[in-house]
Amino acid sequence: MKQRIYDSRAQAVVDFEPREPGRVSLYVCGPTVQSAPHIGHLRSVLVYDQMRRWFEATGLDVTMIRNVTDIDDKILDHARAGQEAGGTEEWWALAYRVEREFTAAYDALGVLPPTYEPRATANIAEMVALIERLIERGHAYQAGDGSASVYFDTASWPEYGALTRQRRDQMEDAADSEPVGKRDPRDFALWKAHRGSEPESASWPSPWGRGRPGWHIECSAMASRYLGAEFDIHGGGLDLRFPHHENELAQSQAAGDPFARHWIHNGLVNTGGQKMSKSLGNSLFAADLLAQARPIVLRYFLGSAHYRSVLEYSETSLAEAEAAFSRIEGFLARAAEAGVDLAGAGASGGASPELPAEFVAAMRDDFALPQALAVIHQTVRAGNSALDARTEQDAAQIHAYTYQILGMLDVLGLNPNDAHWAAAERTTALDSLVSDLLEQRSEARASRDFAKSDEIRDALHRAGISLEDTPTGTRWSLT
RNA sequence: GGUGGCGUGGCCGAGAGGCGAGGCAGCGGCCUGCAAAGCCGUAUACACGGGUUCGAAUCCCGUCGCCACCUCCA
Repeated sequence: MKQRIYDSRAQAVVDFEPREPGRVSLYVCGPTVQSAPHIGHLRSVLVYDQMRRWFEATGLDVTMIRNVTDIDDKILDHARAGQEAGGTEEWWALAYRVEREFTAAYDALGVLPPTYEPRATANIAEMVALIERLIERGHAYQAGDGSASVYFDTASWPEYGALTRQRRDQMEDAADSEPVGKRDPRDFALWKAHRGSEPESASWPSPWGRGRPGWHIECSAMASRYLGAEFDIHGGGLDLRFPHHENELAQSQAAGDPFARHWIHNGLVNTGGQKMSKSLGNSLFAADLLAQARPIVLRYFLGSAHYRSVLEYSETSLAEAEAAFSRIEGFLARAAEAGVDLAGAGASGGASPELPAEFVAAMRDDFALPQALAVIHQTVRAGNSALDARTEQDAAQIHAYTYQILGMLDVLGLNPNDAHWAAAERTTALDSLVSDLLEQRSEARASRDFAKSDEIRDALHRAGISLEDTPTGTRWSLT
């Protein structure tokens, strides 16, 4: 069965064949580091992390580039606002500080670092070279007002609009803040002339004069620098389709590069049926979410809807995800007590187990995570049944189910036994205290002093520890 | 005006012509000192109106509602 992906340029699910057998080149639009990461950034980064992990699990060698946009209007605006409020932070310091916040949030969620994470400001020369090519080919021009600005000439490129199937003559005119020197309102900036109001440090020399890159040119320049003139997949949020990706495609192809063979766009996150956005004041920041839920649960939640669907966030979302994920963890705990060595399977422990066919089929079918998760839950139920039965022949089954589950969780980056998540939730000090109390309770139960045993259980419950009595003893967990 | 998407049981969320994915919550049962966990069972679900078909949540037509993008956005 071939890998199938939804190509949003073709608007269809297509067979995915890597350009080079055995290798996948993937470019993903990373964040503009202008303010704190929110749930939408997390979802987006996770979508591509899971695709990348899946490709690797199927034996492909993935080169994944995710850029950091560290120079743009908003970064300069935010830095200026901070300075007007009495601060001293420069735009580049702000960009770097925010970039680190993104990295911290990604790390917390177990997102693997991409192969490389280039910054726009480190690729100015490549952008200038690309703009020069566009001017030579007659698809870009220096501003008519004599400034250093350079624009892409949309009228010169008949295929403009190909990605989003829009006709140039039916597009709304850009309400451009500074239409200075443009031949057409739909033309977009490749190079922005330095303005006196902006810091000198936010400008670079170019054949047309000092300035800074337009928003779209960086991705074209970085994608070709690291992945070549043609590569397999370009990904990003649905809100980037137009204008950002349309413009990338236009400028790269107009410059003579075939560019991305497939385009993937992930869905956005809604709250209360509404798009989350800063202007609506309903932003869900990564830091707040990470404080509210265990990172692995947040990761589970963000993967619980198909990557192209809208993901609805509500007050109860994280609690539900916690309940659902705990079910999986509960099985693993039971399996471990039944003698299965959890460290012996999966990425953390050598030989990868055979993944259930339904799971593989789901992943091959455009990364159908919800169905893949359903397979995990079905396997958990089968495993629990086998544990309840506890017959001789079930032992091998329990083993097999457990390793399948661990294998699937590993592929999705959700294996709670992975070293990444092994944060000391249960410290030895706590372990020792609880063990003593459990022993007292066990003695009370043996002498049928249920008042006392319930008192201990209630006290632990109030402290956020829940108990489960099993034939082999009492298990406890933090709730 | 243009482009794209969505409407599934109390909630989240898959599916895309024929056995009701999965999870959360609920109800009944088993187990348990009682619980918890687990297991088993449990739902007249597919916005509305027509049509095509032996058969439609799924295809077609129409209607209603919601959302996104159209040069700041993951």
